[in-house]
Amino acid sequence: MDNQPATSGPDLLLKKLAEFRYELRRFLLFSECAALEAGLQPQQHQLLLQVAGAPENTAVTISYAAERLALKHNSTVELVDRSEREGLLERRADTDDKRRAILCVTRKGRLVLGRLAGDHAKELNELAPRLTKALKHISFDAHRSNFAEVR
Amino acid sequence: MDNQPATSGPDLLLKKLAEFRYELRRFLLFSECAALEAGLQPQQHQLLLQVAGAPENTAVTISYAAERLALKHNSTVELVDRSEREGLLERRADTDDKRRAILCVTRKGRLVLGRLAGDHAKELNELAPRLTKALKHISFDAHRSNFAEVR
DNA sequence: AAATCAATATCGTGTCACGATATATGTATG
DNA sequence: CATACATATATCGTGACACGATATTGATTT
Repeated sequence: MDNQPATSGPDLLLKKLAEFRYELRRFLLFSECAALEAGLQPQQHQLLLQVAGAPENTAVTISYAAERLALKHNSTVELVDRSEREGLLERRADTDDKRRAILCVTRKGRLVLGRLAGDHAKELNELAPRLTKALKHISFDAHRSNFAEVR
Repeated sequence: MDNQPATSGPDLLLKKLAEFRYELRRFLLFSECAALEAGLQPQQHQLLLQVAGAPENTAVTISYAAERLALKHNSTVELVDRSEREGLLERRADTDDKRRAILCVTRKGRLVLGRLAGDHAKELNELAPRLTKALKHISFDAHRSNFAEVR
C-alpha cells in the first residue's frame, strides 16, 4: 500500500498547499496587526487602500470598492459608514449620477495609509521569496494531480 | 492626456499594493466559495488542510492547528468543535500527554479535502503568475518608500 | 505536596458579512 | 412621456466566528 517515502503520494499536494496557506495567513495576520496598531480595523485599511490606490480615471464608488474588496454592496456600505464615522473617508455627491457616492480618503486617512504602505512593502519584501517559492511548487504539482478527481 | 505617466508619484506604491491585495482577495474568495460549495465553512477547510498537510513527525494538536491558522487557542477549539460535529475531524486521546487532543481527519474529511486540493492547485496555477508579478513590483518599490507622505 | 506551567475548554461580547428588502435615480421601450 | 426595468446605495435582522477572561485538567518543578 503506502510503502512510499514520507513526502510523496496524494499528501504531497496537501503539504504544499498547507505551507502556502500558512505563509499567506502569516502575512494576513501581520497586516491585520499593523492596521490595528495604526488605529484601523483591518477591513478599513483594505478599503482605504483600494480607494486611494485606484487608477486615476476610474470613479471610485461604493460599487467599485465592493468589487475590489470582493464584498457585497451592503457590506461595503457598512464598511464605508464606519470609516466615514471615524474621519478616514468621505462620501461626495456625484453630479453626473446622483445615485452614486464618490469616495475620497481624507488627509487623516492618507496619513495612516501611507505609514501602513511602507510597513507592508517592507514585510512583503521579506515574504515574497517564500510565497513565490511555495506557489511554484504547487503549480508544478497541479499537472500531475488531476488524476484522483472524485467528481 | 498626461505629460506625466499615469503611475507615478507617492501613489505608485499604493497602486501596486492595491493590485496585489485585489488579486489576493480574489483567490481567497475563490477558496471560500469552493469550500462552501463542497459543504465546508472556509475556516473548516483551512483547519482540515493544516491537519492533513502537517509533517509526518509532528503531533497535530489544537495548539499546533492554532499556530498554523494564526488563531487563538479558544477560537481553534471552537472551530474543531464545529468540524467534529460534522464528522470531518476527530479528537483522539494522546496517551503520552493526556492534556492534549490529537486531531485526525476522517475519511469523509479527506475526501472533500482531496477534491478541494485539486481545484485549488488548478486555480493557483492560473493565479501564480499575476501574484508573483505584483509581488516583484512591490519588492522593487519597497526600498524607496520608507517614509509616509501626503500628496 | 505545593506551586507552577501547559493544553484544552467554556462563556459572554463585539465585529462584520450577508440575504432580504427598500428607496432613489437613471435608462429604455411602447 | 409614462411606464417598466435596471442600477446605486441604504437599512434591518441574523448568524458565523474570533477574541478576552476564566475555568479545568494534567504535567512539571521545587
